Amino acid sequence: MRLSRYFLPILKEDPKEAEIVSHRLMLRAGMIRQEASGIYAWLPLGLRVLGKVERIVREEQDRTGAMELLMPTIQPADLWIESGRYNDYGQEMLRIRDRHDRAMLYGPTNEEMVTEMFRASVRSYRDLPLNLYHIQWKFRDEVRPRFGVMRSREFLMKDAYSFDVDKEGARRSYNKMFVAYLRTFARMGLTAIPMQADSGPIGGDMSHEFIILATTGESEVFCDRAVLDMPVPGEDVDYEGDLQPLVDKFTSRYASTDEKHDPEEFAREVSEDRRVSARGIEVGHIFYFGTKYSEPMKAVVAGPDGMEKPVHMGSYGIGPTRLVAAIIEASHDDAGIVWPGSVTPFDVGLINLKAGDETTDEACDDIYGKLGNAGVDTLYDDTGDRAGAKFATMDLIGLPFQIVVGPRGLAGGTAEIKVRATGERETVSLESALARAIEVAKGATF
RNA sequence: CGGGGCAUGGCGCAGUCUGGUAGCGCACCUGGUUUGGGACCAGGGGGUCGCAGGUUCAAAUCCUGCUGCCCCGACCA
Repeated sequence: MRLSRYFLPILKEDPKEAEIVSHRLMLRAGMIRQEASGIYAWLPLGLRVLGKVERIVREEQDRTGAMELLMPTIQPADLWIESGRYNDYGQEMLRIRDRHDRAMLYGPTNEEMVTEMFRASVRSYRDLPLNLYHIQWKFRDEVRPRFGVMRSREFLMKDAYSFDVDKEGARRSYNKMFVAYLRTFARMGLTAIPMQADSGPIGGDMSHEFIILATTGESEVFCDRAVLDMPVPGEDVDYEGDLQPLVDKFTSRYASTDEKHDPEEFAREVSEDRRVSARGIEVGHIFYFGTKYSEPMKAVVAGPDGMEKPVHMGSYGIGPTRLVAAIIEASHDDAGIVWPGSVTPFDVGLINLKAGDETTDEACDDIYGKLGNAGVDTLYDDTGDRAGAKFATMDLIGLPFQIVVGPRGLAGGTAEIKVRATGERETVSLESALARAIEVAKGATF
């Protein structure tokens, strides 16, 4: 993409409404634009990142055997009346009426709808286990939206729903999601800590929030330093095998949000040098809720004995829009965003230091073309801006690898390459600049 | 929903106390000089001052009502 043709409304100054760093940087880098309180438009640069986050989430869900579908944003109220949540959900649910005065709502979540779909088609335990998910926009009319897309009213959510014949089956489904979540966040360069969360009326140990540590986090969290260093399973993980030991390993160490925090247990179980108390951002939440919906909504399957029983369900959420902000919170510096390779909007930034100069243009166009042929997503700064502005822009939008081409280097057949994360710069031949860029771009896919 | 604050061109702000017909920086357009870390000169375009009433010869400025947005709290992917 040529920067001269790209829609990239960069802001030089900090917008006054943005308090936290991710919100500030997303606005400044031209990723999002606020349209109303808690409602954002995703601009081309932001959408690229969101798309990559979504792709990683999707790949890791698919790996577990979960199946993607797409449910609508607008739902009939009937389903919610049936489950009993139409009244319970309160002001957070955006209620609307269609032209026939039928009660509808903009979905804040999809338990009811997916349960309805399930009961309409599944009759036998033989069809289980089943896990259906979608990645869809949700609307929750938050009391106080804040922090940009971190706590917005309209947000993208991956929500998966598992159906099993009994609690043991549900645990296996739960464990799959647990492991998939570890991998999903790790691929985005995040260290997410599964923390025991409030599991509501069902009780038990099957509810975890996945938290990443950040000073701007909304909740206070406590954990054993050891969980931060636990290796995340590789892509060879066997989802059909027994995942319990792996899950146990992660959950054996103390890790809790402030709601469930027990200071005495924390002090007893974790030696002082390993105690971490920090702030965290919730990027995912998984839980088992048994027959809470299947019972009132009569989602039942026949068991081997021919008797019908309500299915055991779980639901598993990840907020891709929030994740984009969380990644920035975890990875930025004074100059701007530092994208992990796996979610960067462009793999490579190519800077033409003297756009309009025949020789320089020719050399840059050549590199740009070759990068394109190699499948490397490149943002080519072919504008007439001054060098300082170009560098500032490239650093702000955080592209991991940059190639800087100017007449001075070209005279000796060289260009400068820069690694955004470390700030390392090196003067190399044009050929090796190209080779390095391709290498870096290929390596980005975990 | 309680408490605090803001609303003036795309962005950041001054002007409001003390009414006199709107200004600065950045951005944008034209021409020129520049070009290796956010250039300079000259010229130019763009704002019914959030909305609605009121006071006044005259309102961005004073009065009343409303709306939007931000921050702090209780709730949440």
